[in-house]
Amino acid sequence: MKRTKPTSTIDPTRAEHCRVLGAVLDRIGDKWTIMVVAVLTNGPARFTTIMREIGGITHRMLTLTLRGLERDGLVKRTAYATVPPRVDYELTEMGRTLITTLVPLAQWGEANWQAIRRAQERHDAQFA
Amino acid sequence: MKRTKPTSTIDPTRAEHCRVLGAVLDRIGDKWTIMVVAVLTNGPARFTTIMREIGGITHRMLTLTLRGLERDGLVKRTAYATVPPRVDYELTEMGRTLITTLVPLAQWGEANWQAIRRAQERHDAQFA
DNA sequence: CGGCATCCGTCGCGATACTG
DNA sequence: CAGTATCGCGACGGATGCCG
Repeated sequence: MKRTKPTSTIDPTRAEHCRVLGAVLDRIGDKWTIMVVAVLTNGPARFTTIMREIGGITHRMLTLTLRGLERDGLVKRTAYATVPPRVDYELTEMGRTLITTLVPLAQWGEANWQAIRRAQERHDAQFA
Repeated sequence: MKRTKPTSTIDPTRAEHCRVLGAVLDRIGDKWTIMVVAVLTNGPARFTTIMREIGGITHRMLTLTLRGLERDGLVKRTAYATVPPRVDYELTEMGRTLITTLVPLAQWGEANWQAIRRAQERHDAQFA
């Protein structure tokens, strides 16, 4: 077997997976998106309700986050022409499937965050 | 049943899940971490090798990313006192378990990115 | 080869104020 | 109640250079 260039050992399939995964994380890895999705998991909710439930998010960021989710087809926005205005947000089918894929990651977090904590302390202790 | 404050309908368990998930995403949601982990999935690798395989990452960012992963106990660093220096990086057991939890998310991405694309175009078209 | 320090541009996000 | 506009800061990350 001839091996002229043994530099790259990543198989293309894995590389492709990785690129898509990176794109997804880029999209949902921001500060608020998953919080909003989490709240909407409980069912449709109004703007102010979401804001209260999350706690700490600003008016502006909730607007932007919801716009992004709506644009990607993960959230459906329904505005009622009443006074005062009323707008409902709810997850689309695609939005709901997204959360299920995050469950393993959340479980991993719960299972490992203490170990990570300890690893950090051990590491930091070396350069005290 | 008395409901004095019907504001929050999130059950605490889910809220807890969400907080941890947010922390995890905060940690691995940066620009390079998962790329590095992906490369190391193929086995131990040297600094320069990782850099070549990822492509586009700067010297500095690879250093910082590896430091972070090492600190969290996700990557093990092994330095050999040779000239020139040689340093091997490899995933720890915890690091390997992490990737498996990301598989569903990657699959979701591959299954849905076209739908997301279309949703975006539809959305953008409304405000042409 | 691998690591660290410095400089600097970009941009995410918060604060605030105004509209329908 | 919901959305938009403007300003400003701070963190992130790229470029570069020096060191063991």
